[in-house]
Amino acid sequence: MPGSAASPPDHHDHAACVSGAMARIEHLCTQKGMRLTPLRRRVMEALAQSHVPLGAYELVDRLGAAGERPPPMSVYRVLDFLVTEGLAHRIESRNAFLACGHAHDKDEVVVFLICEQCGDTREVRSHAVGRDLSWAARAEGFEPRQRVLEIAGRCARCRE
Amino acid sequence: MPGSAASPPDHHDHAACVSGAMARIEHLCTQKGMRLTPLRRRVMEALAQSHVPLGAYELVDRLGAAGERPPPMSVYRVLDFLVTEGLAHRIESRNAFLACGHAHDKDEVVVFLICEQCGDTREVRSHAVGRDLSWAARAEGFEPRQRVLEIAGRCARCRE
DNA sequence: GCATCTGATGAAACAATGTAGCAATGCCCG
DNA sequence: CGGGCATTGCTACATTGTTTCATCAGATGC
Repeated sequence: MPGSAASPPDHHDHAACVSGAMARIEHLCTQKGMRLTPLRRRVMEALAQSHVPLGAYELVDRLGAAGERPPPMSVYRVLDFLVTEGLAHRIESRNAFLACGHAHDKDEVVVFLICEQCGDTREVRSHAVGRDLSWAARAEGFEPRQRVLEIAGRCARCRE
Repeated sequence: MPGSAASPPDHHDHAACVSGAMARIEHLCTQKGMRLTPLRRRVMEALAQSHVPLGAYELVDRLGAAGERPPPMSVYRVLDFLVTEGLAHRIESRNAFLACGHAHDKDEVVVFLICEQCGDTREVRSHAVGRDLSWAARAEGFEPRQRVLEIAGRCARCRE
């Protein structure tokens, strides 16, 4: 399933995304007394440079191309760390990961819009969706914990 | 990731689910001139017996235990067929499949409620969620095509 | 009936994704 | 400086999914 992204979107300044993401991870590590190791830094940078979700092995390859190639296991561990700390998201329908540039409220509901043409993936917050989902779940006596909300389609730019 | 289902829910008459599912697939195959082969029948039955999403290889094992063990590739092909025809759903967050007992409207939005304790997975329809999701997507200029809406949590029975 | 054509299955190798277990390393802290 | 702990490296493995080609069964036309 690789290479579904025909044209990675390089239309804006990724440097801003990367520096923002690095500022966030540095701040969070300082604040919570966690270690911002070289590998964590490299993975976070690589993720933040892409608005297309990256698979674990794709990350291994990219890091390998730019320096020493880390073992897959280490990358998975870093990804677990990033996801746990809210610095990245797992995109289930792609088996891939996406950097998250902004903090989320605890029970905030986020929807991912995944372009099937260019791969570009955006987060969208929606109070309305969150409310409706909670309502639908509660109507079934279901206690929601984690939400996977991913919509595949065509992004604005790919529609011209 | 296997065995997350602690206690498969066997609280109601699966025979009804199975016979309903088989009636649906028979009707659909007749209507569209498709072939309801033995393997398709076996996979559909195995799926319909479970309200816990089953992985492809788990299906292979189950079919193997009950008769001749089909090659994984064949099971994947049947699963593709079932999903394409709307007789089953793929649960992305589990890499597994769930029988679908009822027809869906073309643009109907379905949410899956997946119990993390017993694995039981239910479909819930919600017009409100569909409307809000469409609105959120359109606000981004995004044209939605396929939705993956999966909520993990605890089902009513597991909450006592 | 018989050739043929098409869709479905069988089989084996492979690719991609994810984990387990243990050793080694580096960092903090007393 | 030494012990404890988090992190990483490494190897092997488990799971999930695909590619490719051969075979088989059912329909179709003659």
